Amino acid sequence: MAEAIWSVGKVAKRCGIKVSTLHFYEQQGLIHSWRNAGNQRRYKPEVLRRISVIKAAQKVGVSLEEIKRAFESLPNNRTPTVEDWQQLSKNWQQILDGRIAYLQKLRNNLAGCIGCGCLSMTSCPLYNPNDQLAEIGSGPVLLDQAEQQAGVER
Amino acid sequence: MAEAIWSVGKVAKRCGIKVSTLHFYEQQGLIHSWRNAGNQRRYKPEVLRRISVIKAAQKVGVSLEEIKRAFESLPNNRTPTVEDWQQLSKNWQQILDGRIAYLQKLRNNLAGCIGCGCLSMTSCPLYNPNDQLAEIGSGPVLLDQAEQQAGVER
DNA sequence: CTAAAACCTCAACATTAGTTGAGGTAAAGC
DNA sequence: GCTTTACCTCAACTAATGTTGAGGTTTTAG
Repeated sequence: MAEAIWSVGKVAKRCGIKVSTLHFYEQQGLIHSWRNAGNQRRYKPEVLRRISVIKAAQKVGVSLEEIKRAFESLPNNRTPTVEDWQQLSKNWQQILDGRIAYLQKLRNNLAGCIGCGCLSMTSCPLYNPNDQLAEIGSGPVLLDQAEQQAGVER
Repeated sequence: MAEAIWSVGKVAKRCGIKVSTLHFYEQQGLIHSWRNAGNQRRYKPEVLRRISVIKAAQKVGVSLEEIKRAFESLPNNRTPTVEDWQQLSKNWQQILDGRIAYLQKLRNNLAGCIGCGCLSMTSCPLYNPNDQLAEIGSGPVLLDQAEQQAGVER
C-alpha cells in the first residue's frame, strides 16, 4: 500500500478488462492518465471507480458518449470527492428508475400483448407508439391497428 | 380488410422502420416472406408481431441473435398460434424479471457504492465480481479491494 | 547484466445493427 | 400507355465498441 499509482496492466487486471480497452477509453476521453519517464501510463486509483461506473452504465444500456457526458460533471482539475460521485450517483438513480419503470411496464404488458389472443394492435401498449412505453431508447415503435385484418393469411 | 397480405413498404411504414431493415431482418432469418410473380416480398400479418417483439427485445438489450433463437421456438411450418406467442411471452417475462431485479439491485447499491465515502472496493457489490449483480450481461465486472490503498493520490 | 514481461504506437480487423446508393424491374395512378 | 412510385439485388459504407498484431522500448526479476 501507499502505492496509490497504478500501471495499465494492474488496472486492467483489477477491472477484468483488457489493456487495449483502457487505451480505448482514454482515447475516448473517459479516463485519464499521465506518463512516467519511460512514457508508460500511470493512473490514480480514481480510475477504478470510473471504470466500474462505465461498466455499470453499460449494463443499463448507456452509451460511452452518454457516460462521457456524465463524467463531465466531475471535476477535471482535482480528484473527484465523495460529493462529486454522490451527485453523479443521484443522476444515475433517476435513469435507473426510469429504466426499471419501463421494464416493469413492458413486463406487465407482455402477456397481454405478445401472448394475447386479440391479434390486434389497435390498443396494444406494446405496439402503440403513443404509449410512453416507447419513450426510452428510440423513436417510433410500431403503429397501431393491423393484425385483426388477418385471418385470411396467404 | 380481407387484405391480409403485406408489401415491404406497408410493413415498414406500419412499423416505423425502413425497408432496408426488413431486408436485413430477413437476411438474418428473423422474419420470412414469399415472393409474388414480380419477385416482390409479401408478408403475412404475423410479421408485424415479430417486429414488435424484436423492437421490444432490443429495448431490453437483447441481441438479434438471441431474438432469433427465441423465435426458433415458434413453428415455421405454420402461423404461430396464440399459445405459441404466449409461450414466448412467458420466457420473455423471465428475462425481464431478471433484468428488473438486476437494475433494482444496482439502483439500491448505487448510493452506497459509487457515491459512498468508503473509497473501498473490498465489500462493494458493484465492484465485486462474485456478487450476482454481475451475472447479467458479461463476465467479470471489477475485482475487489483496491481504492482504500489510495488516500495518498498524489 | 540479461532475459522475460510489460508497455508503447499505429493501423487494420471484428462484430452488431443497420443504411445508402447504383443500376435495373414491377406495379399503380391518371 | 406513360410516368411515377415502389421494389429488386448487391456491394459498400456507417457507427459503436473494442481487439489484434507488428515493430519497437521500458521495467522487472533473477
